[in-house]
Amino acid sequence: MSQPTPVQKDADKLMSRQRLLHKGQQTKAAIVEAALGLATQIGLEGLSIGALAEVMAMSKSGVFAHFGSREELQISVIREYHHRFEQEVFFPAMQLPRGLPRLQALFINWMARTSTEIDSGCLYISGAAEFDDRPGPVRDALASSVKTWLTALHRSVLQARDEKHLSADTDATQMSFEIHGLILALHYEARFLKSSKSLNRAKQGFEHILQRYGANSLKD
Amino acid sequence: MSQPTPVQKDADKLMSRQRLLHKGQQTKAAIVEAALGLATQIGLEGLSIGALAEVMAMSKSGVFAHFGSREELQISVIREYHHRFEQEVFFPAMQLPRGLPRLQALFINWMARTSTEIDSGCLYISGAAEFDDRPGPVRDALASSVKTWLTALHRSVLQARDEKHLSADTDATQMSFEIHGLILALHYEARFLKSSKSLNRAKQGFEHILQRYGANSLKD
DNA sequence: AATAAAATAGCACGACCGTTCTTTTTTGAT
DNA sequence: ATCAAAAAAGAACGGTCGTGCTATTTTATT
Repeated sequence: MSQPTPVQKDADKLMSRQRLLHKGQQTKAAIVEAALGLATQIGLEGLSIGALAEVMAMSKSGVFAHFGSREELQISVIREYHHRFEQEVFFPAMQLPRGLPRLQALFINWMARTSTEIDSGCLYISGAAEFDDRPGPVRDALASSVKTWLTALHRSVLQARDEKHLSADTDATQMSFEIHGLILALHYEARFLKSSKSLNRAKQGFEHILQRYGANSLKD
Repeated sequence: MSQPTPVQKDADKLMSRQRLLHKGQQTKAAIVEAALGLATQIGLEGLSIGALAEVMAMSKSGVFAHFGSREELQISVIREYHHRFEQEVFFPAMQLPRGLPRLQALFINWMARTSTEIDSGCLYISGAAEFDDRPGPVRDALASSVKTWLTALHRSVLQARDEKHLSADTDATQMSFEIHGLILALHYEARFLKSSKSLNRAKQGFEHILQRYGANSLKD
């Protein structure tokens, strides 16, 4: 019992390898971070291994070896963005009580990522335009991430209705659609048209939606 | 007076040249049409002269000579899209009486171009994502076209208010922003997420906006 | 039919692309 | 310190890109 069997020793060695030979994973993480920065500026399609290697001060093949293909690199970038989106938009909002407070926090956090306040644009929005007519694993990964997020938003609307913060006949899918539209308009007018007032437009639009769906005052 | 001066004759010859040596302009128009088809599928950035030449069954240099640069080709595509947008969205709506009928027609025609009912996507939307961080003449041409259209939409809202079809305190810019959001959500959810119900979502969202801004019934 | 101009083709260029191989360097455990 | 494995570099590949140059063909006029 105290003596590890040879098999166990081998297994331990293997686990140790996975955890301790981590130099590669560190640089891979650094590469993905740099790649995410490039992708949010010039798009997932514009992301090239050569440019990425230059940013990282590495050789092209050195970068390439971590992923095995460009598609896998793009998917890694999407996964990383998904993770950050969770950290910066989703989880903080989950700290707030269910219902209207949480829904409002989701919207506000999402706006922050979308407006020009943040340097990098929203990959979920720019990526959709690039891949809406381009099937494949990259598109699938992107769509899967987006759906996860939109589902979370939808669920939050349902909860707000259950908490009686919204009127009982609220069509949650319709309301989510309209909220989504506000974010997209904000992204479009702020990032492309460089309109400075769009953040307030989005906020006011959200107020309008809340009124329409019979939101109680938050101070009740 | 009856005798044309040599200078006039030269001028006539020149004008004649411009009008009658039109074979080039015909094929140029055909190239732009094909390019527009490619651009709405794979994006303005993805548009390549080689692929375009293959579609046209021409040589690369033959295609290239009509434009002198890739940028000029992209700008020609944008101009062509602008023209078609006018023909299919703007002008038909202008046939209707000012106010709500015209505004509603603008929205409906715009939806048609945006939904999956039409094969090619909206260049104003896909292009914005591609060029929101890429300054230059292409971006300028795109932004200029978009602003022209959004201004027309805004004007139409103003007219509806003047016609007392909307309440007097209507914030036209805010209302345009919210309408724009509906179109963008439709484009996103229909073209990227392949959601079949989005057209109805957009229509219902428009109804909500009309109600909010105190629209009179159309049958008054 | 002759002619000048316009339109198109052909070819080559340098640059960058993703990817594959082989070789060198670095790493981490013994 | 040794040594095997992992990580990175290097070089080359076929391909496509936009673009410039020089023929060749087509066009529209005389």
